[in-house]
Amino acid sequence: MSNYYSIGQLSKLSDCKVTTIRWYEDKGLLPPAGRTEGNQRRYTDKHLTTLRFIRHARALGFDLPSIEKLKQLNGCCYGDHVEADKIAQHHLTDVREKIQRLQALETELVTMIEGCHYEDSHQCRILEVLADHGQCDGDHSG
Amino acid sequence: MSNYYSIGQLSKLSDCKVTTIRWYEDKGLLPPAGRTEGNQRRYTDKHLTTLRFIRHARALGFDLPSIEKLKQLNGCCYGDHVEADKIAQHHLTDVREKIQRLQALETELVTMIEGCHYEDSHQCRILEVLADHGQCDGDHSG
DNA sequence: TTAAAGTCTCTAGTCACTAGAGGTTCAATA
DNA sequence: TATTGAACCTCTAGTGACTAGAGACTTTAA
Repeated sequence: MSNYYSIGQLSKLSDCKVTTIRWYEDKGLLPPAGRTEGNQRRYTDKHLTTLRFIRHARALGFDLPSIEKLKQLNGCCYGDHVEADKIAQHHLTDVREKIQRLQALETELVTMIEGCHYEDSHQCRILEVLADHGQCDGDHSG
Repeated sequence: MSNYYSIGQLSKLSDCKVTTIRWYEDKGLLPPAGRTEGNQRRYTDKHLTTLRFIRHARALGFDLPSIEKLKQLNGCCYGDHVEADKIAQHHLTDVREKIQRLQALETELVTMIEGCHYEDSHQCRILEVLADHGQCDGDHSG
């Protein structure tokens, strides 16, 4: 296995689009790659590790500023995990809230769709419900 | 209660920002308001109903093209609910997928945070886990 | 050597808004 | 009626996290 990857190879290895890799570099999340004489980027395994770190954190829903912080903590010494823990805790709270709102939403959608199937009037309940927030049970406020 | 609302009044009644109302009008989701001689917008109860419909659908996670469709279906006759049902069904599937991914994510975050608390090495598990996707159990791709 | 695939930079577009500048109008008070 | 200040107007640009395309250059394999 070579130590140097082209941007296309890195893209395949990290499952991250070429344009996105360049964009991460531009934004400072990914350190600049070395260049060939012809000005093409060449990446190392370290880049790959960092990129996977970023993609994984993104998949977990962390936003880029949070990832930037986590990245800075990574590689420093004892005590950092307190900070990383804070970020993750905060994120966990967010995730749980999102789940709750989505579940309320799911209930409401099911009610709407069932209403649509079994109502004998020709007026569709989906449209009715959407027109009148007061008919909702679930809390799905912004 | 007056039949005409200023944009600020409509904003309060619909819990939708003034700028957002103007933006909806610009995008054609909300029909243009009447104007005073001084060119200020004046809204009717019909606008309020439509705006609430839009906001409710947005809160349910429908995107604007879907809302546009639902809105067009609203007010038409028998048969429309089949179309509205399709849109809602599609959306329900999306919502359920989102919930599943978030729940996997929640599990992983909890594991990470617990690992961080109880690990005796000074290396933080949050950062470890984020650096190595292979350590995940949950499916949170895409 | 040549042709195709890959890469380069730069610009602009996506979605659903949000914010600000700089000017005008409305409504309530003096 | 005059004034004041809140609310309103249009227009432009910014947000986040990318994505897409133009037009030119480099690399690689046959």
